[in-house]
Amino acid sequence: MDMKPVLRPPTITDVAEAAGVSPMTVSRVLNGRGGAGEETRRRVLEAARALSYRPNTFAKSLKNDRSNTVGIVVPDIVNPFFPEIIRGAELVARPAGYTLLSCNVVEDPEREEEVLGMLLDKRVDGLIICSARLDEERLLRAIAPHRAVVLINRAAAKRHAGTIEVDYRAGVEAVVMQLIAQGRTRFGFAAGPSSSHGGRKRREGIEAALARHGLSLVFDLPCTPDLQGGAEIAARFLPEAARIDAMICYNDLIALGMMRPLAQAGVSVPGDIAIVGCDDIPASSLVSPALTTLRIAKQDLGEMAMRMLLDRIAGRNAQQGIVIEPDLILRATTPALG
Amino acid sequence: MDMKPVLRPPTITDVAEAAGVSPMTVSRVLNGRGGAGEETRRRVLEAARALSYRPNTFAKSLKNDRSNTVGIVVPDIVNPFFPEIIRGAELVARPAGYTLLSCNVVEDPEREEEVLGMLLDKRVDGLIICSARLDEERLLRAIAPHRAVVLINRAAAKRHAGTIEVDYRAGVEAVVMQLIAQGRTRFGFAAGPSSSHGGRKRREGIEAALARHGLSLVFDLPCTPDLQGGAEIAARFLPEAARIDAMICYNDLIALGMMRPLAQAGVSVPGDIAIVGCDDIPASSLVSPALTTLRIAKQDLGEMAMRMLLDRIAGRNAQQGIVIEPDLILRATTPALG
DNA sequence: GGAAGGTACGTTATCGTTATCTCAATTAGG
DNA sequence: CCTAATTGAGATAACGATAACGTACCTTCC
Repeated sequence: MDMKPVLRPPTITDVAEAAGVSPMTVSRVLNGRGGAGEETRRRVLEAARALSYRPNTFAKSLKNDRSNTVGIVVPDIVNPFFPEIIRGAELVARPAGYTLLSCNVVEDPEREEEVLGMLLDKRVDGLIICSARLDEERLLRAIAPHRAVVLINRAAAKRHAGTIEVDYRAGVEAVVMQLIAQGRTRFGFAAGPSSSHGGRKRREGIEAALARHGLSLVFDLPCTPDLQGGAEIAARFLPEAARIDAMICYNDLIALGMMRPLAQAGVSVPGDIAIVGCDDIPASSLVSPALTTLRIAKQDLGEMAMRMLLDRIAGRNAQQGIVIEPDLILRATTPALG
Repeated sequence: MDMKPVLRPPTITDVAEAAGVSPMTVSRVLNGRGGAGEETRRRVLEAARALSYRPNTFAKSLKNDRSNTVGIVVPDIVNPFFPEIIRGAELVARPAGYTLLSCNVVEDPEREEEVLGMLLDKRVDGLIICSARLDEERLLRAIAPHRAVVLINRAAAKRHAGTIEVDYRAGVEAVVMQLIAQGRTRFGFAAGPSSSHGGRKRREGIEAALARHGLSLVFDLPCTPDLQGGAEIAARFLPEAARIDAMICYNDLIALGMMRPLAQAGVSVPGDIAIVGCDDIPASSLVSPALTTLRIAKQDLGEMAMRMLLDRIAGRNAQQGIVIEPDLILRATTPALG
């Protein structure tokens, strides 16, 4: 039988006793504060090692009111767009000594509010919110008590948070111009969740670009930002599919989700309808026809956001707002007509 | 100017003063312990609300040695297999009052060890480890100090943890039998990371099934479990591609990653080589030809694991080990030979 | 009427760590 | 050799919440 009854983990006092010094001395040694003799230092280190001592983070955090934890809130962790952002953020956070607490709110504003409260309880030192779904007022109230906040794709409230925004407006304008140059004139928009700020930006860009050519949107349909949502949109506009020759989608998942239903209904992509997505998730280059999309440097985005957050935690509010440009990746769903 | 200098958050003492009672009474009221007069109760609740009081979790956790946090460790959050498991786990954890701390270790054993230590520091009440990459001894040492552990796809150490295992062995045996029935005889195996326990199970199943027909593996190549890994494998065996007529892959990402290189080299799938993946990630049904795969109920898996963990935290070690069966999903990459 | 029990609260001590102060021992300078 | 500076290390007191214990005061019933 193994003699390890999983007792109480050792405390700083246990280490102190083992080393024959006071707890305070152990604290000094372990935190490299100096003021400890060489011999004492060695004894303390040895005792700590022997007992596998690990400082109690609760006690530490209680004392100095810092958790060394930061949060990141995403609408849906299953959407491939977000894990890459999380990874980027984590890549920066960990070397800086921070633990990343990632929370997904399954596209639900109530849940988002709840999660922000939970992060407050956990006393995170700061947090990143991706694509907040809360309305302006509730968002402001929810972030107010937090010590440092960075918003991704939610430029509002610059006074209370750092912001990083993808310039969707410019991105979709490029998309529309490209499609028009290819002879497309009748546009649909699969708009994603109506609570999305990024969705509104995309609509603005599309409408502005279309207006310059005297055109306007034929369809403007909201949907959930996933494969399912794309399939539902397809089902809804299929009866009138002939009215459009181009479909711009809120994200790649929606675009991919509509491709099979269209094919099954005999609508050819890109023959009858060109399709453009957004995000450039890995699947988009694997399907046939491969999906034209706006690429966003997701991991970079996460890294930038985390760097900005750490700056803010440290009290350096240098960069208040950053805008990043998406890249138009032309693939098979948008060939020149011919 | 808004008058909110983000002071120190209110403590239980502040609430007590505001309500004209002692901190202990506030504690009793807020925790529904009873032993408080109706009028007093109302005053306390009102004061707490007015101050937006939120109990300090550090103090609470320090006192009762519980964090109400559980961890989940995955090899790579960008691999679509894992976010669904995380979502399942979270779905069960949150209603039970637990916060889920998800950590990804980017396929690195060192990092895995480090993360398990970090979770120990955070005093998680328990944790789920998905597809541990650590060897037996280090894994045991790393989980020993934890209060409750559930291992996914790592049956070892049943004495020290609950386990949930996908029966890959049976799954791939079904795959091999199906392929042999379709006339395939020369098999390759894209084996994934050599540190993966699930990978070894898959190999065992394949070899057992092949042996029953007097066959054996032509290729057995390790690779990273992502699209990149699949592309690399393809590059490696392409010169000798004619030696096989079926390729079984550790996961769908690897399978998808090799499809384009094969097509570009003029190797037809499934004409020349049938391909089978594992996991059934969403992309697998979207590509052409659609990928035959072993479907795993990922979200269910996460939910089961979390239920098992919560049981163990509560001291109920009912289910010690669960085995779940994958489903063979036949698609276009494995048609009957004609 | 007084012992027994109940209710509503307050006091004290504690969880593990560390900032601050204190004191003792050592060393340096004159 | 004695004072002043320097260094090593302990004692104390928080941080915020709460378990355990105390203490009033009020019922209730023989």
